[in-house]
Amino acid sequence: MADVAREVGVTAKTVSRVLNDDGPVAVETRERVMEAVRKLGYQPNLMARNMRVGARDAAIGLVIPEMGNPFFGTVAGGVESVVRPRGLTLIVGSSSETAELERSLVATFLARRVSGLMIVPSAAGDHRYLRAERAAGLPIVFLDRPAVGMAADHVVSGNREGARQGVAHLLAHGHRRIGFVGDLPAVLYTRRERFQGYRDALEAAGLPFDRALVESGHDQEAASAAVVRLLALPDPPTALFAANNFASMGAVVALARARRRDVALVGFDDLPLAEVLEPPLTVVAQDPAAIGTAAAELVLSRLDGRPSRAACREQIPTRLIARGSGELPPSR
Amino acid sequence: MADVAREVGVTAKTVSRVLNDDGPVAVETRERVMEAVRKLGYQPNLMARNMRVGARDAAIGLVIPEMGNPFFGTVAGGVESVVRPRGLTLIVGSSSETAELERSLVATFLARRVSGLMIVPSAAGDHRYLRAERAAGLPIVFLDRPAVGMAADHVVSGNREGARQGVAHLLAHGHRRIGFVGDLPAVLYTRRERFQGYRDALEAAGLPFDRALVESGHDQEAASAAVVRLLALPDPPTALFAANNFASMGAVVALARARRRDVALVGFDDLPLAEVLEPPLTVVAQDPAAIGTAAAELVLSRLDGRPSRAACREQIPTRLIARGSGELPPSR
DNA sequence: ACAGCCGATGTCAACGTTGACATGTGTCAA
DNA sequence: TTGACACATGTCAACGTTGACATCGGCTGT
Repeated sequence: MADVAREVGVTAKTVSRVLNDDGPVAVETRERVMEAVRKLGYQPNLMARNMRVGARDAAIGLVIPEMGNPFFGTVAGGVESVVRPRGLTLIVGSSSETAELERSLVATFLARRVSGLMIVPSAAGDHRYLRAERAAGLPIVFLDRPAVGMAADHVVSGNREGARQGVAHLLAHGHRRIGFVGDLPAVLYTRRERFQGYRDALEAAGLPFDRALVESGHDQEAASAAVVRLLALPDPPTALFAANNFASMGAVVALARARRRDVALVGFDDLPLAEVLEPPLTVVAQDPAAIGTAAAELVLSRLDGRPSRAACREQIPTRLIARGSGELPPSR
Repeated sequence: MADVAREVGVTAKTVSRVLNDDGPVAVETRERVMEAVRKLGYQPNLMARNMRVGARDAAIGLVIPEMGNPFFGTVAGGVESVVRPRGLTLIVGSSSETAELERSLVATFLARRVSGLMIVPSAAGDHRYLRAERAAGLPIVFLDRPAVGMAADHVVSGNREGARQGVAHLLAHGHRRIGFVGDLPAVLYTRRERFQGYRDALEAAGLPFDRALVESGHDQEAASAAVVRLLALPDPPTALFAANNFASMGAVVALARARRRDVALVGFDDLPLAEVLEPPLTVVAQDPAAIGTAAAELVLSRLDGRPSRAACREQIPTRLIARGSGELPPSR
């Protein structure tokens, strides 16, 4: 900047004024500055600017479990689409679903003095350590799952209601024994909610809950094995509800391997090839981009000074997409 | 920092020394400083540090076309896994495959004084504007596609050889008329390379090239339509080579809709549910994570002062995964 | 006993930018 | 003619850190 100023024969401050459209500058001076900027290829140093101006970085920190997962990738895309037009940069890190990495990422972001924090919390974490930051006015929003140990803004899917609808869909097609295949029970929020939705649907239909019909597995293989166990029961289910996309894929694989075209299936979360499967997969689709945009807008509204101390929760509705696999009649 | 110093009764500089393990500090002082840091919840300001120390931000800027696309998401994950252990933060933006957004993202990153730039270039771009930065020593690496108008480091898949292998696989199973379904021809690098591989394979087998067997479409629907056109030819292909994952999905859908179980298919790029399809999809798999890690290591090596002016190119090999769809015999 | 050195800390300035305030020049109304 | 005011620009300090160099007391070796 000093170089540009020298070139034109003015002070750095004048250059600054030109570049920020701040204060009155003579038209001629402005033009000469602009030309010098071009000539010297000068680019203002955002770091220095951020430091001087706000002590806050014009950036939003986002923690997701995994970048390769299209669900979270799409969430991130939603966030970016809202945040960029506001001149904010997106800083991303993946936690591999571990509380430790998540915390270290958050520490890095805080050290950078980001303007907002968006976190897809990992299951095992405890977020009390963020209370001070939140109290200090830093916008913090949790995505896909709520924070643990702290009341904070969060945006989640309508997991319970979505699952209820999916299971109700199977019930409507005559099924009475419906298996549930989910992630490991432990503490995972989404699994808990969806399981509740499953029970809601059964209860609304006046059906008993049978613990034997509930199986779990953390990845596709484990989910496959879980499905095999369910089908081997003395009184096996005629339909399955898969509570996440790994479970869906596992179920699809297991059914295909066993050549069981007679078992109905509804999966939670849409899959790219769902419509090409045999039979096409009926799903309860989430809207990951909407989760991202809603959360980002929440951050921006906090940034714009919505003061409300109260934590707010936003639910993004799911959508049932009937394609065939959920419409099979019970086989017995 | 000043607060911490006051609390302990030392100078800011001493606090700085403790925090950076820099210079000798009495054990007792160190402990008192640490305690004050904890007590006051002090966190060093990375922006200020970066500015003072290097005038470079300890961050890497990454431009990808789309975050929701698992291919690029996985690439980003690979980058992060290499870059984070080195204490570098990842800043990401998506270009939606437009040169304009790409350029504006790059401008933002440059303004932040990132330590390195990684770009998946969009098709229409021209990267000459980056020559000055590169000459000034900023590590710049292009991913998945080379830069346009500038010699620069890049890491790409073995597109041509991979496509050749995929098509050779079909030839080995007796096919003589093999359709090619790719993205729009225009300028897209990967499409061009894969098309060359297709022709390489034909030529090696002594087969004539038939322009009528080449069709294009930019998304899944268009690719489906392209396949329909191919199958409606007077002398239709008995096998198809789909040059990217949209084309693969489109082909799968088209074949399923037409109930054509007799057409062999090899796709470029693996798909999550490939093995569940009927028949399971044979693919030429890329290794997106490896592209990301290789590119990141290239950036780091440049950062560590590998001076070489020469641009270097790295190819990540592909892998043929035979699953069934590519092993169907010709139907006539 | 004294030079020399090491360990512990302090002082000052600088990184690149902008906010607060000051200065100087010309214009216009009274 | 003069005071007021708008405009164009300059000066200085500060944001939070750390590099370069200075200071000071005590320990070592001869």
